[in-house]
Amino acid sequence: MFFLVDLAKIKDMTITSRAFKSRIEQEDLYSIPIDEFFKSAFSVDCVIFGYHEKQLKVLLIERGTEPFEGFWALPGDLVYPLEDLDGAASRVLKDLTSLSEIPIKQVHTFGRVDRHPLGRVITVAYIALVETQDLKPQASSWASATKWHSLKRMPKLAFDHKDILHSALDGLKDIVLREPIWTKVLPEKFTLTQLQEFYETILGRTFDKGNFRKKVQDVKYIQKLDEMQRNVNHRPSALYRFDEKKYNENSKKGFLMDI
Amino acid sequence: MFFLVDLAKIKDMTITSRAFKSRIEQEDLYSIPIDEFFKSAFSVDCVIFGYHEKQLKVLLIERGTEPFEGFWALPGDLVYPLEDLDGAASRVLKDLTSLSEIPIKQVHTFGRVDRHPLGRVITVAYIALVETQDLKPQASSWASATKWHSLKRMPKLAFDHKDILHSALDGLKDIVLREPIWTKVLPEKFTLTQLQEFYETILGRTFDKGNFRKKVQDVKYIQKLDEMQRNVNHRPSALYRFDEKKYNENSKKGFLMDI
DNA sequence: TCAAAAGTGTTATAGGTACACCCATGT
DNA sequence: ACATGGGTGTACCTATAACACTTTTGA
Repeated sequence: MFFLVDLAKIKDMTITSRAFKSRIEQEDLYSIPIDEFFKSAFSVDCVIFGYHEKQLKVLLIERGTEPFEGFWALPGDLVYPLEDLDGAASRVLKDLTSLSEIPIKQVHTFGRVDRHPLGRVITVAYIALVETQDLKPQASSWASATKWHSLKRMPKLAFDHKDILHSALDGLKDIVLREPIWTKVLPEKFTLTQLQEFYETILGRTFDKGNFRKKVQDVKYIQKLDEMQRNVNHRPSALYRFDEKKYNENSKKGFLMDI
Repeated sequence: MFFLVDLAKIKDMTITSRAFKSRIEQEDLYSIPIDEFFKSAFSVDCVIFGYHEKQLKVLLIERGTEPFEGFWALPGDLVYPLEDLDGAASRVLKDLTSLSEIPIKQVHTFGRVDRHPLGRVITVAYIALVETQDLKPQASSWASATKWHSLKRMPKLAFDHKDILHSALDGLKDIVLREPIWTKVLPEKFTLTQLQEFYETILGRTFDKGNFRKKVQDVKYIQKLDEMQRNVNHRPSALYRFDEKKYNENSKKGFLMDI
């Protein structure tokens, strides 16, 4: 089966490329295998981190189609013609998790020539962070299964998704120090221990309790409430909340957490 | 003029995309405008920063072809079929500056649907830093002119290159704090004042001389030589050099400059 | 002798680190 | 009463910032 392409449009498309332009002008364009021009595409891949009670996980799908059928992989999709990159990543996320309004962040673009066995596909990696429990496992047409995976003991991943995951983890550590993204995974009212555990889990180190609390006292947008934990078999903790208004005021001045 | 495309290959190419797959299976593929599939490409754009004596500049080209003919723009090109992204950026750099072995760094990928007037083109932005003087202005087939531009008073740029430039500048500031990239722009033997001026220029702030020098003393890979400046009409400065061996030892332990 | 930049020293303050210890609750 | 985690205080040390001062060269 074949399809017709308007050559004038190819010219338009490639006129900014020196090499392509000269080939169109100087060589016999018709003899160039069409693959060389067109067997390429771009996609987004989402590294969806899930946090719940000191556990950091990644959402993987089991691929239901070739290539890499049966392998675990990061959820992703080709970018639609009329869709921004961020939009494509949001869509993948929404389709898979039925959660919208999740902030995403671009981290890196992967473009090794041989990274996709069926053609030239470059992929833009995004990260997101959600509460592991918020996710209602979603039936999806691309995936035969969907599962949270612990970061230790990862299965063999499809494509170059292992590299992407590594890069995403670095990106997450970066972001954690610059933005209060724990607002997405901690309950509305949380304890300082919960906050500390969040940082410890993501950054892979521990903090001194007293020093951590001293630091938090200086952070204007972490507001202490007149409320306590209940029904815990230890001294109840004071509850805190994120004060978005104060955060927006301070963040304009380049404020960051800085533990 | 028209061109033939093997539909089987389109199927291969798009089989990982849920939406595309369902369109192929359920809709009449032949009625889908070919543009929607194929009028897309990816490119790299290089933000080449030049440093020389407290001056930070960017290398821009004047576009010799439509679109944006006559506008200043970042040098860039479509990625060739058998070329990695990093390779494409290196090639653009080498073609333009005839300098090879320049380290580059990917910063961000831009993919707004309407960012290119002739089609869907996403572009991966790279940054590089060179000594302004090292560059021999290079005749190029894509550019009618090439010029170093100061960062203040930028001309109107083609495409979304203004956004790319902003993002690249942020990326440069990041890198400066993590890696000793001044090795690329300072002379083999340099003075501490030159080093301080470098940081001041890139970061847009000043440092106290005494404190800066105290910091540098702790940095193992900045080695003081038994050599002095000559023929300067002030007290001659001691010369220093970058000790690559010591740097490699220390950087493994996550060492960074940290002013 | 002067200008210009190199280079050193001092001091006050802030912040990090490592502890020790007391407190409130359910069982 | 005791286990469990909440919460506070202190003492030491190091980093930072601001500033003043001395030194060495060419003109």
